[in-house]
Amino acid sequence: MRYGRNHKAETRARIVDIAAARFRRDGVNGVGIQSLMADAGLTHGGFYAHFPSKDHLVAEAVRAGFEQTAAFLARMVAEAAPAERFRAFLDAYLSEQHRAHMERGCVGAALAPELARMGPAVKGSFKAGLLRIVDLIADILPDGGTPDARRDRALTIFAMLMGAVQLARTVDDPDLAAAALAGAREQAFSAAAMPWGR
Amino acid sequence: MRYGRNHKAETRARIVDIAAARFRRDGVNGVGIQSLMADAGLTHGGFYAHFPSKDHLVAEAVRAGFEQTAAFLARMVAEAAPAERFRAFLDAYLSEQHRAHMERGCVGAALAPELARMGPAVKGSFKAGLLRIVDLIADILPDGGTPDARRDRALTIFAMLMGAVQLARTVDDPDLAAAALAGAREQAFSAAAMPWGR
DNA sequence: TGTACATCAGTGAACGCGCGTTCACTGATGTAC
DNA sequence: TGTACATCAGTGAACGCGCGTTCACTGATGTAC
Repeated sequence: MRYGRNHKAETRARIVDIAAARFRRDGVNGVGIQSLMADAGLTHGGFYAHFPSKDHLVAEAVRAGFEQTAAFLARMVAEAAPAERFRAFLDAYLSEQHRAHMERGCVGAALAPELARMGPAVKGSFKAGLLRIVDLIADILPDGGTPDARRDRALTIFAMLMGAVQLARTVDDPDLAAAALAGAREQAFSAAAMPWGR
Repeated sequence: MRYGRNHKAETRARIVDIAAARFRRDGVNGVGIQSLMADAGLTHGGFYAHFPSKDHLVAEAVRAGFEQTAAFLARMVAEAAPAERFRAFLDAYLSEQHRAHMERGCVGAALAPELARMGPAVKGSFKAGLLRIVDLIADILPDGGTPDARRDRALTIFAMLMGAVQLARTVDDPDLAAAALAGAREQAFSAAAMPWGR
């Protein structure tokens, strides 16, 4: 073979990584195969040796994007003292850094409505990534509650944070953006501290 | 003149209405001028007699979409007894109807991240529409708190509801979608009932 | 050890198509004389 | 009252461009003999 044993797998992984960033930054519809492959230092024709279609790449990129975010958040949480973990999570997710850098941020906050219009493979990828983040949140919620109740609360907290980051990004008003992030922070603490059960 | 006095204004309003629905359904990038004008029963060339660019239409459509949603929600709220107004609002926003019909639903839930990538005119339109919905929520929150505190809480509740609807639309799993809507409903009640102030 | 061949990641031209935008034109009407 | 003209919403061809996808080809390598 012309290239090393892992060459093709490495190229593929590089395309997925670049796509995960570009899709979040410009939207799935805003990124063409040609421009994507050029970013990877390749020509567009080679794309179909790696993926059967753009949709397949989107599913992979969604998976990869959630993986990056989950790994980053898990690290932030692990570095904090147990009692500070939820706070560390909120600080990371609701940070000005996150608001300002769609391309490295949460896939949900950058792409959710656009992915809602796509096929089942992409949606399946989204669901898996979402549940990963939700599990991460459920693990750092105060003790108590059934696993289902913990997951449901984590899911709602995630919806709130994701929505707040989107609003902060869309308003073009630094004060209102800051209010959206700060408000979500406060309500997330309240929601986490609510007693369990009826 | 060939047409009635209000003919042009009516045609313009029709284009905006159709755009407001199509953009929410297919995404701003997913709708071309040609297809939009065809939906209005016109040819694409006439578009630029009404709008200087597609971006200008997007700003108008965002305004119109929020107007529709605000009017609908205001009606739902007005039809309920005062003590039931917040519940009526949540029932409408978190309904299966809303999840299933992006094209007639909240602009934020359908387009927020895509609008975050657009210019200041669109973002200004978004901010105005957002504040309209937020004011509507602030008005039906339990008494108490400063106007700013009420607005901030309404903003966060809106972020939570918007995020929940987006997640419910994106997961392709009816149970998880229902859990997202139900969880947001529960947490929204808790958030609304929280005591005011420090 | 040297030569012929198979492999295959990547190339780049080409497919049909739709994009946003421009512009010379149409044709039904109201107005001027 | 009848005719010529101005108005202008809408038409449709055309602009250059990028889209997703296909495919015959390149050329450096490993393998077979």
